[in-house]
Amino acid sequence: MPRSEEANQRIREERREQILDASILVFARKGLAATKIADIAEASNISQGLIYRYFENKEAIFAVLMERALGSTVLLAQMALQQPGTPLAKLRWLLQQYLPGLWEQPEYALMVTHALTDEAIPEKVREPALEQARLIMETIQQLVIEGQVSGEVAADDPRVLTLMVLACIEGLVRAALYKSLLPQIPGPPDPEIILRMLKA
Amino acid sequence: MPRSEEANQRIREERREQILDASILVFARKGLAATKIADIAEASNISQGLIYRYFENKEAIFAVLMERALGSTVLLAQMALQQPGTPLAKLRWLLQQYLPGLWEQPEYALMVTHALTDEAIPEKVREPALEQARLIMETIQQLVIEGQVSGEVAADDPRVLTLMVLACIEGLVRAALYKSLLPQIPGPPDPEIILRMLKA
Amino acid sequence: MPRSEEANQRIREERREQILDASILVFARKGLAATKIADIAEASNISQGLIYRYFENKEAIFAVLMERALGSTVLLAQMALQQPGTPLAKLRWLLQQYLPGLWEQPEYALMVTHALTDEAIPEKVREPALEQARLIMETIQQLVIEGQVSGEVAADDPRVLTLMVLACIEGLVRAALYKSLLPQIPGPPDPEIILRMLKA
Amino acid sequence: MPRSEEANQRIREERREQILDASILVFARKGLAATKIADIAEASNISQGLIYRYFENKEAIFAVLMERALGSTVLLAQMALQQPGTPLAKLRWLLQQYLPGLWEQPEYALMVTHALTDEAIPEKVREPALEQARLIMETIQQLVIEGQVSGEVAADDPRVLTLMVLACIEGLVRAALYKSLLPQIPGPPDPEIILRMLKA
DNA sequence: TATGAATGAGGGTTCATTCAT
DNA sequence: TATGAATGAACCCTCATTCAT
Repeated sequence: MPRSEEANQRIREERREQILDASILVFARKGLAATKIADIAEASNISQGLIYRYFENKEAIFAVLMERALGSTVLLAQMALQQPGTPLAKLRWLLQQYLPGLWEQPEYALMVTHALTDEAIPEKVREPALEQARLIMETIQQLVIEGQVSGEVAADDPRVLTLMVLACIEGLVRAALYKSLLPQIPGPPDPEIILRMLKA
Repeated sequence: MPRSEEANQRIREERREQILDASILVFARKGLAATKIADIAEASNISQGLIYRYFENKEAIFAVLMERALGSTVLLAQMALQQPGTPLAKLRWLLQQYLPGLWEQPEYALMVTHALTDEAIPEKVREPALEQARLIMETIQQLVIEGQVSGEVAADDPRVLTLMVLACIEGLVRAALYKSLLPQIPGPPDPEIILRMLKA
Repeated sequence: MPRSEEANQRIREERREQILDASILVFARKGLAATKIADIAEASNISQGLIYRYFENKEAIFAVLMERALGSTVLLAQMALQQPGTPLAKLRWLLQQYLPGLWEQPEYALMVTHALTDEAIPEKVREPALEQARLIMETIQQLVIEGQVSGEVAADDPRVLTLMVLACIEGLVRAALYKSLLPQIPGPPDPEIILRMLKA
Repeated sequence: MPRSEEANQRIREERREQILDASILVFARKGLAATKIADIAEASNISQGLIYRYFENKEAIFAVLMERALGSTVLLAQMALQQPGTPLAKLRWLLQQYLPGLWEQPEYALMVTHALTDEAIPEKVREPALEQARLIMETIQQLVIEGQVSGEVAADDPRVLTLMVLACIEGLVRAALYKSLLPQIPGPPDPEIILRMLKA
């Protein structure tokens, strides 16, 4: 007697997540090119062949993960602009939302940073990541400039300040990743420390 | 008529550099795994076969570049400790030495950051990079702690402050790499901005 | 409540035919190697797994179809020899029996011709097809020779004449198959036209 | 010291032919799908990998062979129309040109007939073959009709007569292929025998 | 009986590396 | 020294076949 349709549906859902969950770990640690389908299969306790019933190919898995990684971030940037308070307060809010997630699960963010610099990643997957980076940058730069107008933010070149904030975030992603390698690094950093760079 | 011994020697030296110079660009943009020997051959205007007269294999090229990348940095960290002035002044000196190079030729630094997280990179090449990262971290942390003792540096968890400085540097590497992608990013940032994070 | 034994039997019979009917179409159009079990499953509106309850494997389906294809032809050849009239009349009778079936359902014959030349087809399935081809050839050749003795048939090399008749038949199989591709091809050809080749 | 450019050129030329010559035999006997690259590699005494320096993939080899197969035939059909004499004489000329080649090297023609019926063959390769078949058919049909007008050719449905001639040719291709399997089949048949089908 | 999820062997293709010149 | 043809191991992916339900 065949399995019920819902049962199949559920199995399919499960397997898909199983593959994605395993993939993100492997991709984050090895990158797209060095990750073998065999690695993913092993990490997800699934045969190699089965992976192809759920995803067209390796890139497709990567692309889905990338989409997930990007989705929330863009939203967050938009919400930041609509927070109450001074520009710096908005920026603080953004970092408060963003950093803990980064710290706890840096894998997604790492994939994005990879995609930004790795030319071996297919254009189709890379382009949205670049687009998102640009958007975040513009959001932060806007807040920096507003902060300078209101006198909250130091009078350095706003592009440089923006760059430093971004650099800090990106750097954190990697730091988070080897938090297991390095000894006793505590929780995610207080956004305030980053904001000090901006203070007048 | 055979070439003179010195001429040969000089040619060998030239070729070797030619390969290394080309490789660093490709590795930085594609990563170790995605870089094909054919890519390197093309970028260095040399036949594939010849590369193997100068390097044992792809990893060996990567390893040499890694060594170069690490060499100067460790030295720099040691020198920083011997600079005159306050801990913060020493740190400033370190950043002043380090950032311009990063900005102008971020490729080497990028390789190092790659090596720190990319498990696909052979242990043999990776380990020294991790070692160096630890060393630099210790140097910075030492200066941070000394700065806190002298009251120059804010009283946050020194490990966090150290992490932030490192994160900033690492992030900059990537920013430097896509400075061509993003519009009109000016020169390397003033170290002072980074140091503000630390200021009491 | 279990189904009655006969009902089961009937279902099994039906399914088996369902599979065979679908397979012949697919095999004829794609050949053995390029035909996927998935193709057959889809064409017969049956799940892939179920096919294996009725046939051991893909080759087994092919073999059964081949058997069917061969069965009637051999019989027909034997009957031809026992027809009344001159050798040419016997040959005419054979073609009259054979051509309409070929024209209407060329798929079986096509499988046979495939099997004759396609070395990728398992020896076990191929051998009977070759055997049958030989038999038919002998039958025709016998009639040709008899016809030459009686003066009915032209005095060319009897092997060549035999070959031509066979070639004609084989070629017709293919023509029949793409009768849908080419415009307004009428019904099966009059055997008389073929026989003209033989006429003295 | 590197090989001279011409030497390389020659080697490349040779290898390419080596692969094509071997492929035609394998393809003709196994068909596209059942032919493994390993088969071709073995038949051409070349490593599997090398094949991909000369052809993009398996289909590409097949396509080149198909092109060769088609090229001469179309030309021949055009020339037939310009021959002197009656329609039947023109047809005789065509067969005289065509049959010996078919008989001696039936592999190319076999590929074409495969392509006509095998849906597993890529549209891109198949379409030209169908086109050519149509062209040849039109040529023959034209001559048949002209022959009927002049009274040379029997008054049967010209489409049927055309079909029979084509069938004969196609069937011969296959017969030629197993001329090694069947005993003592002599040389290519006299075109006159085929033409008898048409005679009034 | 029937389904379709799951497996794994095998085939196509790539690419690091070697070799003949 | 230098080239690029040649090899073969390894990887991606397909698909015949099995298995749990």
